[in-house]
Amino acid sequence: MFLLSTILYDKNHVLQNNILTTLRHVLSNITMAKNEKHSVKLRIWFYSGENKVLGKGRIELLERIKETGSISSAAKGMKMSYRQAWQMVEEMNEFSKLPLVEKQLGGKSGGGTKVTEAGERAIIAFHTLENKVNAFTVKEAEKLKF
Amino acid sequence: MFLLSTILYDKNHVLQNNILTTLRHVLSNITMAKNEKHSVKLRIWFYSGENKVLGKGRIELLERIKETGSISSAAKGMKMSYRQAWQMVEEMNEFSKLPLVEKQLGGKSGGGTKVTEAGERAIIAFHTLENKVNAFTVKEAEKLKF
DNA sequence: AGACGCTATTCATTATAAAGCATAACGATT
DNA sequence: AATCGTTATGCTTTATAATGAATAGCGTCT
Repeated sequence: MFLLSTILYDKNHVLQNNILTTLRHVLSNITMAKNEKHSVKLRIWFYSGENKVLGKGRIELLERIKETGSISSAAKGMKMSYRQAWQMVEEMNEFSKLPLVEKQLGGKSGGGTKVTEAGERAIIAFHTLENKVNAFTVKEAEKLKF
Repeated sequence: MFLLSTILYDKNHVLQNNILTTLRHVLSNITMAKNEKHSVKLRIWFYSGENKVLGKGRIELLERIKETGSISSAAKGMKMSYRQAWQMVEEMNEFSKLPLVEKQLGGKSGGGTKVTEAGERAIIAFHTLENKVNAFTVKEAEKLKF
């Protein structure tokens, strides 16, 4: 059946897709993906009204800003464009009650960005909540066999 | 102000973005977004190994399939393309231990799709877990003032 | 005053995701 | 065997997100 379809489509290079799709199906049966362990994943975000303030990615960005002292090098470390990193920082700062970073434009070595006290507390709070919720979720998920 | 921007923007489209951005900044100050209530949002997913099985969207799709009896009309109801809905169903079924839906190709009124027992249990399990985790998160988040 | 390198901003390009379209295959029912 | 509306599939187009490049502006420090 799979061979048949391969032959039939031999004209155009739709072929490759078919083979890949077919292969994936075959492999998924061989490796028995159905028997892999089921798990629950979750993500949390801090919001202000309808505006996202912090999520996993932004927290990592904050942490790297704290380490490196600049948005620019934090972005580089995350292999993210400076533009996006800057926008993230802009947004989290705009919607957080207290500023999470303080940016310096110009000055020694061109300026830089540092994480405020509020920013550090936010990092800790995020990790704390994430860990608690994760643990709770795992515990509850085990009760739910279906 | 809205009128002004409308007039200005008429030449090129870029203008609109600038004005909107500006407007958003102005409005965000006026409405004092910083003082909006902070909250935590979360999302959960069921996984099999590294493969997503179910999330909020797929659960809704399942529910609509249950109601309507077909992927096609479920998709329509969610304003989602049939193609995507079909792919979602394909994937959730492939990676779930037990099939969540049974599809019939051809037959009475062209065929259809119905949710299996396992599918129904998954729907309930998902909502149950989501509710519990949500409640827990809200409770824990209130302890964390930062 | 000049250098440094970071923030700030725009614009064009590329990558990724979703939608839309067209059509074949299907099989119970009539 | 003709009908029906659905599943199944590939291809094209559109929409959205992210990247990349290019450059202005800044302010401390030497």
